[in-house]
Amino acid sequence: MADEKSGSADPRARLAASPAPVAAWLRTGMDRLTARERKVAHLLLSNYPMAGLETVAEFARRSAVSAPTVLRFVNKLGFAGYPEFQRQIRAELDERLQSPLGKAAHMAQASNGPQTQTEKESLLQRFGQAAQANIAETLATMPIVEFDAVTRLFAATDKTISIVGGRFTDPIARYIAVHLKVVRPNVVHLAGQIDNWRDHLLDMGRRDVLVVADIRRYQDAVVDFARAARAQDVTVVLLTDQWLSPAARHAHHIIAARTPVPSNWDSCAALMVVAEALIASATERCWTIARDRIERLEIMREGERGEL
Amino acid sequence: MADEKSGSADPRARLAASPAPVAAWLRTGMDRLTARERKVAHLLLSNYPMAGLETVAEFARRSAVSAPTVLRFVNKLGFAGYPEFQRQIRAELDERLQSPLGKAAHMAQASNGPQTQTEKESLLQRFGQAAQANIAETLATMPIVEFDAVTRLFAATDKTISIVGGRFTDPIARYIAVHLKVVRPNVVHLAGQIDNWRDHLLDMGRRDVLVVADIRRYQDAVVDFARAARAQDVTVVLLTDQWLSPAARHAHHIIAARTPVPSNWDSCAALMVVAEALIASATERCWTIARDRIERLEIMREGERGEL
DNA sequence: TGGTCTATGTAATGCCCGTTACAAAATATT
DNA sequence: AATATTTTGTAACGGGCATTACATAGACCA
Repeated sequence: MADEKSGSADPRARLAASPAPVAAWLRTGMDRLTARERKVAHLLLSNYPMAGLETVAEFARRSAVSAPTVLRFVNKLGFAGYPEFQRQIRAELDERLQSPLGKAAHMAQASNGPQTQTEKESLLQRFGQAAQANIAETLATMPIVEFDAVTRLFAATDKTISIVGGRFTDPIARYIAVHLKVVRPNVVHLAGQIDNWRDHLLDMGRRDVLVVADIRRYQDAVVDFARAARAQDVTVVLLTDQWLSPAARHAHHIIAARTPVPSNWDSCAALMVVAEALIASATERCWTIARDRIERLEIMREGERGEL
Repeated sequence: MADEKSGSADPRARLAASPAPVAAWLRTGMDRLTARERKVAHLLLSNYPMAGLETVAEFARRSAVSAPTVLRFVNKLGFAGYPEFQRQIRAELDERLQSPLGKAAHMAQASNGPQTQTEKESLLQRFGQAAQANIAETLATMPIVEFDAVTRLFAATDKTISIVGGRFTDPIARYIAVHLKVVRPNVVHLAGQIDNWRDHLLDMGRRDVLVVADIRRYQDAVVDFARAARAQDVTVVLLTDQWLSPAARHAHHIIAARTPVPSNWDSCAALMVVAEALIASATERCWTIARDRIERLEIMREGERGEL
């Protein structure tokens, strides 16, 4: 079951086939190198892979070797040139940095066999750890000014806020909308048919705000809508993943959250946390209005209870 | 600007003191950037720090910006030139690679920037930490048998799964539904008018499953619906908060997640993570069916693209 | 010891990269 | 609406980089 998953059928299958071919090659094929080339290899291994990111000259100097020797070295590794070698190094580094937790988890997932209870448990645990790491990183890299700016927009009760999402992100949009609707007036969640969105666009203008949630696979309809709104001078806020939706082109403010988890799906948990933080922050900011509204809602609720 | 290099304002000397000054600067000083420079900053943050290791041309292309804009960006960061900027990036990366585990902590450390804006920032940070703690506790106290049982139900393609939520939890219900609909057939999300739910209840029976999401303030309508379903021998799964919805009385399986955060609102993040883990687990369990469906969806998507 | 072959550095070359000056566009200001 | 200011892209430039041709040093075999 698990091995089928790694088949080419998986649309989200990545190039996980090559984990660290340079280091692997070095460990196995070092006997094919000459003496000086081995010096280069050793330096590269001793502080892998940083040394490979420097210039040829620097790399050569640190190896106490001439530049051409380094070039010959990378040629023997199978690269056409130094830039190509560096691209490979960067790719490996990137993969390694993407998500140390999720990555390791993803590898462990490859283990075959029937699912035992411990595996189930570890799936849950690994999933949770990946989610936590996503949240930590998302918040750590969140530009405060962006968060602050979006908070202000959320709390701008004189503007109309429209919120829209894609197939998997519509729930996030909905979640924000249902909360903001309590806190402040003029909140609209655009749901259902895309044509409905267009209709609503007619009433949006310079003073209004559009919040767009869009993660992989980005939907053309959502991106197009963001562009159309931007064309009408609407302030566009984008909630997206770390790869940034194409809608970023049309957004005034971008909130990016990390999504990778050991699953075929992406995780919206970090995005959710940011959304909640924005809601909380906005609620604080316009608390006098929010409190009044909440109180009135409370009274209405009590009234209904009584009638029943 | 180049003359600063020889003076005491040498960026290297100043920046070498703190661990991840580039990310730190970006988070605090992004308002000093122009629009296009912000695009560059976002790209850099979204895949930090790999983007900074590429050439200016590549970096610019990926940011959809011209090369000079990237140069002006790194200048504003306090670097005399792009090579110097890259040296700093490499230094940070190197330091980060020394301690493989300290990544998240390292990033978080970068948040200890200037004392300005600390209040807003701390809200975000505190919120994130609370959310992480919620997730950790939720998963730690999650009964594996419950998780496993619900996974089996999610993967039982012969049963019909109906999913419903309250005011604030409907997005969660929706999120689960939209994913499960991809993975397997016979998934129904009950939305809108409560009367519609009742109508659907007519078709539910012993072999079917109802997933109910309900957190504080628990809604009578939701609880009542759970009771009604239970009365018809429907298998009832409850997703709720740590206080347990009254619907717990009528549930066969209870998944409880922690919600408290420093806010007027409760957080659904932990619930979201559990939901995602359930989806992931169920997807694995009925992968042969799921893969087939995903492939067919893919083909249909391609087809639509082609027609356009 | 001489000859040959491989290994390595030196030095020259050409290209690409970072850089900058300037013009055009966008934005703010009056 | 017109001007001043900022922002941004275009195009040209210079330097440094990777690359290569070639010479020299060293190793191996007779």
